[in-house]
Amino acid sequence: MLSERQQQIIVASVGLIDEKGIQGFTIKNLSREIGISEPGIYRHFDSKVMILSTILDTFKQKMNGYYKSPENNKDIPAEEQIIEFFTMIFGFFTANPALVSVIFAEEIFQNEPTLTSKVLEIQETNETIIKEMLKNLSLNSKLSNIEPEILTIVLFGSVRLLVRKWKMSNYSFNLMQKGEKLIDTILNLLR
Amino acid sequence: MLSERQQQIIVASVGLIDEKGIQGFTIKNLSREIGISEPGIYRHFDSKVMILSTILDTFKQKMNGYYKSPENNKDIPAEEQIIEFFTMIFGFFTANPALVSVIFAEEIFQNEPTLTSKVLEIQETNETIIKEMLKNLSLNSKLSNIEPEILTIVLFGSVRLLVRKWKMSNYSFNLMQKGEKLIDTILNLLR
Amino acid sequence: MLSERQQQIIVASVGLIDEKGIQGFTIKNLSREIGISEPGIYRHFDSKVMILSTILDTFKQKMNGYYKSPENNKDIPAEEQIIEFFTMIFGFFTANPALVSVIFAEEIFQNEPTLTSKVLEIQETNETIIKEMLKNLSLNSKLSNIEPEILTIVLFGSVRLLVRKWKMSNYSFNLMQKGEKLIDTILNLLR
Amino acid sequence: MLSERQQQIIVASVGLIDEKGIQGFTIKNLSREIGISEPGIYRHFDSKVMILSTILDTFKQKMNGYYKSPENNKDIPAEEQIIEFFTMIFGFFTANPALVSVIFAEEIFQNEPTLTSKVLEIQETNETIIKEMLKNLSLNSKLSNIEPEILTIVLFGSVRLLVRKWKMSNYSFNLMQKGEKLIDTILNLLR
DNA sequence: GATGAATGAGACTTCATTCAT
DNA sequence: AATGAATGAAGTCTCATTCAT
Repeated sequence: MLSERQQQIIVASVGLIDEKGIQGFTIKNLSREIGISEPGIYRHFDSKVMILSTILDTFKQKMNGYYKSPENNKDIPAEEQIIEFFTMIFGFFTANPALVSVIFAEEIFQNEPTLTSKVLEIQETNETIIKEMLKNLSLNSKLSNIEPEILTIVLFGSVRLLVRKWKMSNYSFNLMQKGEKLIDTILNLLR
Repeated sequence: MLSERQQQIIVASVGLIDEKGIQGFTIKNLSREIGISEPGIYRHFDSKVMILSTILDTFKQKMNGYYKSPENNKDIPAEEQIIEFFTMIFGFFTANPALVSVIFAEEIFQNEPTLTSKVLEIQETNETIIKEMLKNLSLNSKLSNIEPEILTIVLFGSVRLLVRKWKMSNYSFNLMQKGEKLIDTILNLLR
Repeated sequence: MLSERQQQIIVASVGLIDEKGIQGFTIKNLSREIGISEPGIYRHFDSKVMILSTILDTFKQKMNGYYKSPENNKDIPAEEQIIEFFTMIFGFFTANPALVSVIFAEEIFQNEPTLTSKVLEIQETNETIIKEMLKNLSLNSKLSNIEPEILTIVLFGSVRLLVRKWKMSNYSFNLMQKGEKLIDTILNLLR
Repeated sequence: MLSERQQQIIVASVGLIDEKGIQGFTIKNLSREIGISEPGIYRHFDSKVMILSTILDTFKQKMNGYYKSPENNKDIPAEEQIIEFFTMIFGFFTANPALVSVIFAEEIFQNEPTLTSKVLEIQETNETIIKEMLKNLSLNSKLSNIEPEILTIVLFGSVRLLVRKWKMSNYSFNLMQKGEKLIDTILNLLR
């Protein structure tokens, strides 16, 4: 469990990364943001890497909170499951816009194997979920020829790019709306 | 024109970014790589930013070298144009794998408006090219309902993700092949 | 308020400038003098410019401490006021010989508008004070023909040169004595 | 004798010091100004110090060119001699404004004993000349009580300050006129 | 829980100068 | 006479972290 201070540090860290990029995420900036001294940070986290690691954990946890476990969804048609899944994703980013920067800036984690593996794990979880759903999509003539792996890339790739554009445009459009349209379009092509 | 040393510096810089990320791209590392002193670098480039800027210019130039100007392609069907364009892209990255990191790590440039605008320019050029081609795609019933903007996101998004996966897997698969399959699949869906 | 360390840094900085000139006033020399590491300095001052700025402020403050506010002096004859003012100046430099270098080396501040304006401000304050006193000097036939501006230049110019000579001679004479004689001489000429 | 290139270097150096201060007087700036490479400078001067030294020599020489040797002036009354001497000085600076910065920025020379002594030599020469003239001033009751040394400080000090103000005001007034007025005023006081 | 003080390592960059050509 | 390339020393400053209090 995270203490209140720890949560505060996590939130401030994410905000900092979002606003100023990796290079702006320094202990000095962080302590300034929070209003405590630099050594004060180290009361609550052993190191900068631990903060990053915790951010990733928090992200994973939050994600889990946002989507119902697949087991409960067995009866729902695959297509609806997919829509629901991505609605969840778009909803999540709309609610936590600052996290976009963190999740997509994989560069941050490059030099820390601990972190790299955590990022990969999250991505793989998501991809597995989608791949499973895609398999369940009632197969028409087109789909039967297509590898689910490629389909996964199409789905995630376009979603990633859309979210990135959303952020780069300073959140100037409604991500949920445009996201729904994107998923609809792709599903439509698959029919 | 770049002198031999300048080219060497560019190549080493790109390699450094590819290998160790932005944070590893320091003048010290660079000079060590090249085998001259740190101030020696400054004989050939005014600043670190200038090195980055030159990398971007080189990238743009190389890209231009790889694809024929659109005017020559007027007679070719749009679908083939699209295939050719992305074949060029995949060919380019296959030939210059280290550049993947540079181009996708937009973060590097965050704080330098000069660089940011250069990156954006390159991206916009590419998107404009594709959007034009997509408009020319002989429209069937499906396509007529789809905004070219969304289609562009689908194309570029999945291409980006594929290339990224290729790099993260340590170039463990044939990008040209898998890329062709990806584009084929998408075009097939559009038919 | 300045902490003890800050005061120590200020004193050491002034001493460094006095001893080795601007070019000798480096963070490295300063930290060596004080006995802490270079980054240690930055705990106490944000930048080198801030150190210089603080020196100037301290100077101004000390000056203010040395001379009574003009309001209290209204009844005293102008001639005595002038003598008192310069006695204060000579006393100040005698007590703080190292500051001579700082105050006269306007060059130090050349590139920092913040500092330049502070120096100018100090000088103008002093000149205004003296100009006011000169106006109050009971006018004899000679004085009435003379512009106070020129008189100010004569007074300050000779004082500056005397102080500079005092420093360049390694403080080999008594500045207060010779200074008094100088002012006496000038006032005598004006009678 | 100075070669043409050497003269060019001297002129550019003085200009540089005048414009950007000591800190702006770098070999790089100098070579850029002249339009040759940095090592090119070293063909013509052994070191930066040698350039400075030559500037001082040139200054001395030019000064000598400007004023007739005192021997020729024996018959002229002292007062006129003094006026003539300072007219020469003001004329010299009006003709070579950039030299003001060099001559008054004694700081430049601080760390090079060779240079320090040259500056002192020039100053002493001038002061000796004036002191001699002052002695010859037909002594009235006032003057007889005044040490020529103090008088010298008054004269040179105010002249220096006037010239400095002239430079700092961006040469916004006529130095010859105001200078003449200054000297007149002082001489008048002495009568 | 928190902080003031400090630091080793390292960031980018400039400087006067040298050397081979 | 000139230059391209290079460098050791030094410049200011930032970073993550530690330690005594």
